[in-house]
Amino acid sequence: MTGDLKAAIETLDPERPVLIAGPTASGKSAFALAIAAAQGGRVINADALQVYSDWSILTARPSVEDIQSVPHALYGHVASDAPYSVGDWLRDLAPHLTGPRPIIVGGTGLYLSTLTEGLADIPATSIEIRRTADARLATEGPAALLAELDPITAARIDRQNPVRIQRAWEVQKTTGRGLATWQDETGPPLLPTTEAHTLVLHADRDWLSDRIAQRFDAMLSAGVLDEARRNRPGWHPDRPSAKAIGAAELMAHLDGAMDLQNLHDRVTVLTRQYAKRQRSWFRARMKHWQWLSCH
RNA sequence: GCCCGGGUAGCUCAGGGGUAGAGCAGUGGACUGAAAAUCCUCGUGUCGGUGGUUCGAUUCCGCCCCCGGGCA
Repeated sequence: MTGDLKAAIETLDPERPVLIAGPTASGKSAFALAIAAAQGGRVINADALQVYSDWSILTARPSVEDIQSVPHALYGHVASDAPYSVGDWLRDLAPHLTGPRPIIVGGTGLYLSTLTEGLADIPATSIEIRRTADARLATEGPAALLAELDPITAARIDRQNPVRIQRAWEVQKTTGRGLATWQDETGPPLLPTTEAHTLVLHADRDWLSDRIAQRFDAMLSAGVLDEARRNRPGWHPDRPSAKAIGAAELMAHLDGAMDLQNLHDRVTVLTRQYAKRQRSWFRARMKHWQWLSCH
């Protein structure tokens, strides 16, 4: 860990919650662990894929030793085929805000932003409505669903993004009110930034690329291929946990459809692209957080 | 040594007498319940080198260099 990061730990109030954002492979987990070891607290996961039980190595979850040395929460606690969303995460997280000092760490910008900015209290949409939307999207295309949205919502969302349209449509069908209306009534956040240390790890692009490649090598040594073999029975790309970067590629490799070199290249490319999206989110939404160089 | 192909963007390649274009990679961005998801934007590079033909060559011709394959 860099001097920058070590020095930052000493400036933290041990009573205050800590939020840590940062691109994948930037060393967030180790940083969170160091804070907890030095000052106490419980490390809480803010990563959308590390919540699932099946991909531990692939999603770079903290090791068993780490979890034994310091309290951790919300890692691998969700079944691989269970739907999970930001709302679920906030509900799972809430009880931990009153326990030992939380050190919330993860790369999912949406999760951290809703924690500090709030999330509209929209009733859950059903699996049936999702299926209906999927079917209509496939047969009629996004324009058909878009046409059924209220004008305010339609103007607010990205109309070129089918997933955005589908979400708005599902909310409208389920609740009878427009998504925009719900969003306008968003309540206060669970944890405003003024009540926490908000930290963003910042990495040089090329440095991070190297780290990403090295980390995948480390995953191979740690046995991701075995992990993939264990997950192969019942594997399906539509499973929520199947979105872990590299999962589909590992399965292709086990099927003999992708050699090891290709697997490595493909997974590191996908991971770099993900890191870029994360940077975009952090730059836009976390510009007032404290930025720390992690190398 | 000879005969065929090739040498064009970081990579794979298309094109063709009026200084060039796709995919991938990369970049910047959006994103309030799928978010490791999803979506949008951005393409100048000695067209291998060098002579020649031409008003004009990356494109045609000669020579040279390099990479494949074949024959010796």
